[in-house]
Amino acid sequence: MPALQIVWFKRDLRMHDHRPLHQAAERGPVLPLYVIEPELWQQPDCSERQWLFCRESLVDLRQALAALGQPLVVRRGDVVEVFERARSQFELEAIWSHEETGNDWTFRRDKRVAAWARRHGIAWFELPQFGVIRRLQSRNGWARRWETQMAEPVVMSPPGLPALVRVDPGLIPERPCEELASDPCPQRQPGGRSMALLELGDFLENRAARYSGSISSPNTAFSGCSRLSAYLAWGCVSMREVIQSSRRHSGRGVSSFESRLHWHCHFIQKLEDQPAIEFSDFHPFMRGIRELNSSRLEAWAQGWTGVPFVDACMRALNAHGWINFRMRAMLMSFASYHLWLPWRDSGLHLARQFVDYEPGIHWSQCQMQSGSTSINTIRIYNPIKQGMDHDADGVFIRRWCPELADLPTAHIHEPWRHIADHPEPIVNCAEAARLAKDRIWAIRRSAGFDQHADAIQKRHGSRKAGLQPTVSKRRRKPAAQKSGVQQLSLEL
DNA sequence: AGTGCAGTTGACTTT
DNA sequence: TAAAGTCAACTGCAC
Repeated sequence: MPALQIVWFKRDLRMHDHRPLHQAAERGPVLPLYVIEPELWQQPDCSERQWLFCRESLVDLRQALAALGQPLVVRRGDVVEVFERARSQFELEAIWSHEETGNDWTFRRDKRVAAWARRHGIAWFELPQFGVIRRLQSRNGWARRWETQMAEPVVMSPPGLPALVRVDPGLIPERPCEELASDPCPQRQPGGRSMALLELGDFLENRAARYSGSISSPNTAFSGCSRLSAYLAWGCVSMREVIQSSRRHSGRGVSSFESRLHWHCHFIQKLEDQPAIEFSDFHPFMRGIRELNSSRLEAWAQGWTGVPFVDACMRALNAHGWINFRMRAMLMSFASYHLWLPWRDSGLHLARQFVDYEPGIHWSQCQMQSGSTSINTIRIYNPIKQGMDHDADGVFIRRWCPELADLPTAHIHEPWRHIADHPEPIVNCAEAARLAKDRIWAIRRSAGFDQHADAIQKRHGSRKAGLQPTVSKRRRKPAAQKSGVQQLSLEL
């Protein structure tokens, strides 16, 4: 038997448009492998809901590969030990996988894998997925390279895979390890490529036209958004496939959808370039300014802050494993500003709740919504105004906070102001927002802040807007003449 | 009908 | 992808 190619599946659970699989199959017989890593599933950003989605995707992938001749092989344990066992059984030529921009744990695990492969003279080919560029030297020209990547042809799954003799496919267990806490998520989306394709088709066919109008309010977002995030995060479909079918469709609404897919990669690139942002603020002056308060954190995480719209959003997220982008930003902003909690702690709760948890997007966003990147303007959401804007009639609040269901609409956003004895929220929103704003701006005004901010902009900022200086330094334009005829200049 | 004024709207700045 | 404050233009209304 010729030397074997291992295709190591991670968060790329598909065989269509899977370049590592495609190229490995051209070289020789393939062992398609997924390794369930108990230590990974015990990391604080992992949860059972993510595992269950992953598990459903594995079942789907195993079936698809079986139809080609060789079902997905699943093993549990340390990945290097699994590879080592394979090496004792077969002559291995290469390992094929996608580049992964994961958390610190997967980063260190990949280094161990690389060292092991080098030691044994086994090639490890890692091919890019998404538009993320490894060992990026400069952000200049990034958008163009992204476009090139996305325009490349989608590769088909291999026509067939020769079956391996003496290889037990292995069970796909109910749980990846004993330690993973139970985490009920009754409205979770089901995993797997078949589901992803249904969602994609339905979105482009029926929902894309109303996309941009429905993404802001949680009343419309659950059915109006693409809902592809979890399928992209677990690789049930490739970014390239989604972009290309969206362009083929090219109906109304598709362009604002596409721009979000572009931002997806933009944010992952930041973690790829600087893995430390998982733990540490971009701007050094922002480090350690907040304070962990576990009763506040718990109240926020369970949806019992006493601010109706915040609680409704959190409970909806906990039950669905998903909420729309704007409400994610509001939840993070509330934790970081009103509750003054360190984003790493609140961010870990959100990471576990998100079935679509994507480390690069997540940690970039946590920092951005906490004001710690320093290259974005401070956005302190007013959760009461957000509620009035996006849930004017209180429908969403009543659905998720049954204890408020009988309140009239006029009272639902701030019940404590209208009803005697109604409990106050855990913080006074107006006071807390003012205090947070004062604290943040005191830091931003301090000597030396801008130099750090400029360096961060150079390294991570989007070039699309054309290298804008930071807000604090932007020249104020004189007030423009508003209407009618321009006043004639009389300076002679 | 023109004037004065309170309240509203919108553009823009500041935090 | 924010919110609050400022200022000037505008609106409706009373006289």
